Parts: sequence; structure tokens; C-alpha cells
Amino acid sequence: MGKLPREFYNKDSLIVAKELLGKVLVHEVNGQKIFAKIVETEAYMGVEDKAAHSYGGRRTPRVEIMYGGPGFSYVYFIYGMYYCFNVVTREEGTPQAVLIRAVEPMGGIEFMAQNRFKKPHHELKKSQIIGLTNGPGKLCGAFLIDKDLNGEDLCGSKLYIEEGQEEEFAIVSCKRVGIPNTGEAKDYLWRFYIKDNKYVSVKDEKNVH
DNA sequence: ACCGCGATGCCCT
DNA sequence: GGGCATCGCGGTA
Repeated sequence: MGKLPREFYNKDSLIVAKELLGKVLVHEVNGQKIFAKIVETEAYMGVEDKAAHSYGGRRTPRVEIMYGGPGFSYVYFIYGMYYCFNVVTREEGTPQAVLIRAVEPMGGIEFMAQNRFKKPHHELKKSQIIGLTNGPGKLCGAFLIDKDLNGEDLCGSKLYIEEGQEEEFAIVSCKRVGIPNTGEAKDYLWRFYIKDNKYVSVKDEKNVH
């Protein structure tokens, strides 16, 4: 399957966030290959977006990678415990990103089970099987994504995204999660997910197509 | 099912 | 020193 080229990422996050649904995130690590279908994303639109780390042109060491070119990872540490994985979009100097919020496991599932719960997959409860990757912090745990992967080139051969199978699905657009203090930005419908997918972190009842 | 809360450390003012 | 693009637990129903 084809790896997404750098040009794929050189667009507004609102476009890339939708186009990433159904694509396959891959991490090759410790001789293992972990891969999963992207089912939920959020667009962070940079300078104009109060919820974005780069809002107003804020340029600190943490967000520096967002100011570089498209197709690199932006991994940050949150709540003292978790990592979140983003894909940097747009050209150098325009700091946008897409947060990957949930994925559906496809391969390397035993490895994910160990990484998340220190147990073999067959010992997991049903809620734990869904809980492997149905949230931004959880999928980073399953995929062994941490600070060391900040700034990784997604056009390389370690952490990358591939075309998925041809597939029809409906896309739901709704409000982003966990950004209560961002004024009008908290109400923008910049979260996207595959309708009816089990691995979506938070379903939104009153949604828009 | 839903709700409330505490964990825990880095980043930035 | 305050806040954070989260999660899992333990309570109540």
C-alpha cells in the first residue's frame, strides 16, 4: 500500500483531518509492526484558532515543530501522564496540525495489548479491547508513541501513514473535545469521525454530516 | 449508563 | 504557580 506523500499534508488541517479518516497509521518498532485505521481526528488551525498551541503565533520550544514543513509528527505530553500524537500540516511558517484521536487496530494487536495492559490479548475484557486505542492518550500507549517521536518525518520508514482499502463511510463533524476555555473556538465543528465506528472516543448525538 | 474526581509533571507566564 | 487537545476508578442508578 502506498505511503502518503508529503504533498498530502501540505493543505489546511480541516482538509487533512477529513482525508486522514480511513488511512492506516503504522509504527515499526522493536522488530514489530503496529498498524491501525484512523477513525477520529481533530483539526487545529494554528494562528487563528484559540484552541491551538500555536494560537496567535505563539512560538515556544514545544510547538516549534508546527512551524516547520508538512508531514512531521508533533507529540506533546499532557496531564503529567499521557502523550498526544499530531500530524503537522501546511507549509513552513504556517503552524497547523491534526490530532489523531482514535484508531481501529489492524495488526500487531498482541503487542498493543502488552503495551497498554501488560496482558495477552485473549485475557482482555471487552471494554479493554475497545480501550486499546479509543482515545489520543490510549493510542499513543498502544503504539509506543512518546516524546522521542516528536519531529519524526512521516515520509520516513519508522512512523508513517498509508492509503487504506477503498471503503465507503459517512463522516460526522462535531465539536472538539477537552477545550472548554477557548471562547468561540470550542464550538467549531472541527472534530471528524467515521460514523458508527466502535473505536471513536466520544460519540456526538446531535451531529452534522 | 453517567458523573465526579484525582493523578502527575511539563510548559509557559 | 496555574493550567492542561486525558484517563481510569469508584460511586450512584
